Amino acid sequence: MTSTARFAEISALAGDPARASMLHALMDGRALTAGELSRVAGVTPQTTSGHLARLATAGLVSVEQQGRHRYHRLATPSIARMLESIMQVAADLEPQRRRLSVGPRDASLRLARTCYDHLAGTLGVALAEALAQASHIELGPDAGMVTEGGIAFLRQLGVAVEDPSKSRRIACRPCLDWSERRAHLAGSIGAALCTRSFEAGWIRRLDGTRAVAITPKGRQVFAERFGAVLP
Amino acid sequence: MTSTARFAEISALAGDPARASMLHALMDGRALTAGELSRVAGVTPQTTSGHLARLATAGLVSVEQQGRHRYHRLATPSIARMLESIMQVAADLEPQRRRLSVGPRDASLRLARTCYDHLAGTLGVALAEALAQASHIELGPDAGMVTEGGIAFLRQLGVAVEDPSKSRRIACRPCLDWSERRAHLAGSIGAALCTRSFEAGWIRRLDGTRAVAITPKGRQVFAERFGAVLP
DNA sequence: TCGATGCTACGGTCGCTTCCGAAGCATCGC
DNA sequence: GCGATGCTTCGGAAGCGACCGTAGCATCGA
Repeated sequence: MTSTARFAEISALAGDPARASMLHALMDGRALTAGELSRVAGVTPQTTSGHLARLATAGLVSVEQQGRHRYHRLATPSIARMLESIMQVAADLEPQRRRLSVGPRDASLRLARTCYDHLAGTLGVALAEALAQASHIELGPDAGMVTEGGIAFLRQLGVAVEDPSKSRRIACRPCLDWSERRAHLAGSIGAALCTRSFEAGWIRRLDGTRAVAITPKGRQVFAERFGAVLP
Repeated sequence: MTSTARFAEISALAGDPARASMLHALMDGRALTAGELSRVAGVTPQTTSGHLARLATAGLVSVEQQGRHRYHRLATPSIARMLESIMQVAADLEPQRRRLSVGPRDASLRLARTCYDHLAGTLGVALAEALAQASHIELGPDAGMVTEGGIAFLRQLGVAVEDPSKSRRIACRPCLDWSERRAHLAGSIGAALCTRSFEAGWIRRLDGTRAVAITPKGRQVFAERFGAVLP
């Protein structure tokens, strides 16, 4: 199979509304059952089954059986990145109409949520900007970098920053997704910060959605240690 | 229209083999006529016309009329980046079979070519590695950064590096496309280097393809000034 | 002015894929 | 063991989209 044909195949898999909904739901990095994906996509279980089989065969999602449930997740980080970049284009091309009206149902999603392996939403943006403000990271249009001081700072807070060799220091990148038009922190640093935030109880998952809640303790840490201004 | 629906729409546009071929051809950043794209895609002009109309309506390509020709190009850099990321996934998921056998027809393409606005192929990789070797840039898995010395070095060679404010210094990122599995230089620095290379006559376009030829002068500059080892 | 070229608009055919109902298989709880 | 739950397979219906032939419009060169 030629390179272009595989390209078209991948795109076509993401190009069906039902499958797009499923991939979208998997963007938070968790593993979801076929039934859950069936509900988010709004199609019957048997239709969902077919879609998931195609996604799995192509290698876009990986499946893990647990009892009578089958858990599906995005197979690789590069797939999450691809979905991100498509969402970026979709946002760019979106006519300006009603950029603001996102129902109250989505308020918690806008405040804080996971984006594959890192934090997004108002919280994600506020943290990225606070870190940049304090010169702990440097953010550019295409990439970002952790400074020496930033590494020390993050480690002090228990964030598992990898070995800060030259190449590893450059390990964050901006990531735009649908609700925010400003960069938040992805890459290995973003993932480590997200992991640490769950572990330390700064944030916690909300009832099986992408949204996360900021705990009182987290709010305090984010404000006092990071200097992040949250509404 | 909901966010997911637009996502699916964009993906579906890239998911047709004929349109995928056209987008693939446009990845070098040049503007191509409907007829050229028709030949690339292997469909009749009237079919091509329909596809291009859809791509233009969606905003993926922009059209410019010149006499009886209509020139099409990718509308925004973010679209090129999206196509890149899809190609990346396609490469990741590709079974290992025949990773090496790319016909002699493609030898010049593999040596050096444009990738939207920057250089790819063996040349692109060699330049990126030489710059990293000399500490002019620092490359990480997700991002890259130009050093102070790198800015001076590039400016001395006539590369139009933007104002090196904090945020602007972070302006290159690795980009993998189909033939090389190693990073080459994208982002504004990559684009500026590519522009300068054409301007200074280090490289020149080959008969209307993505491939570029390295001139004797270019070969000398790349070797002596950049320290890039070329076959 | 006239033919050639580049592109687009329209209409009809054909093939693919999405979808669901019905049925079947494994697993869990009792 | 027995019903309930979660998921898959099979089959058929319906709809959409890609494709080309024909025709038409604008532009270029002579």
